[in-house]
Amino acid sequence: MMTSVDTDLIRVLADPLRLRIVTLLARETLCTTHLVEETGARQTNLSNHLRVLREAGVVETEPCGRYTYYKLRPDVIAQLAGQFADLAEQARTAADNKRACP
Amino acid sequence: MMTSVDTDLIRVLADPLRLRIVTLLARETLCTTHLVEETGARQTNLSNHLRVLREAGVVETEPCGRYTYYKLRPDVIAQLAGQFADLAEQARTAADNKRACP
DNA sequence: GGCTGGTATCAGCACCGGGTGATGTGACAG
DNA sequence: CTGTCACATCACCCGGTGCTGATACCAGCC
Repeated sequence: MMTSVDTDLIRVLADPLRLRIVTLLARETLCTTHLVEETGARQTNLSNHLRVLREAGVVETEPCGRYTYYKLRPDVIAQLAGQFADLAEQARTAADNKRACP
Repeated sequence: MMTSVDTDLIRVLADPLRLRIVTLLARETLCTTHLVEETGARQTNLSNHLRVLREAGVVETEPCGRYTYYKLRPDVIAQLAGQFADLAEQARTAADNKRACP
């Protein structure tokens, strides 16, 4: 079992605004305008964060006329959840392992 | 269902060295000296990161003479895993929700 | 007691990354 | 074709944060 958590993916999600975006996109597919309304952030700011999320593979884009819809990819989040679950399970199993003092 | 992921906890885990520490502590309980050997980082640096992990409740300390053992708290990681799993599940359920263009 | 080794804290620095404004592009409406 | 709107990109500033060296603290050993 690998149990190595993807650092880059966590760093992408570690930003409050990006996590907010992800949480919103978990409920429904939205375009940038909606996200501006929901978050109150500037369009430029959101566009930058959305690019980070896109390049990390967390979201998918779907152009619709002059709008761009953003949709969360559940499998990416599920994979991350699995990595953390594995880590927790491993920690539970090895709870009593203690390396001796040098 | 809440499904709100704890941003502060993720930010704590978003650092490569801290995640490395957590991964190592998932296998066995270690003291700072061991972590210095394993990671190659300076003692000061590690001590700073360990403080962050401690204050975030991710690890517990157990003094043993002049050594300090660090132990991962599996429940914290498991809780995070659950939050992400919920988020993924929610995204799967609401996969076809799409708000109309304004 | 003094000394040594393990650990924590402090102050400083350098760098990364998030926020913003200006600007570019592309698509619809008129 | 021209204006407008949605969105992306670029250049820049600035604050947070990780890394480091110096130092303090504390426990065991001589």
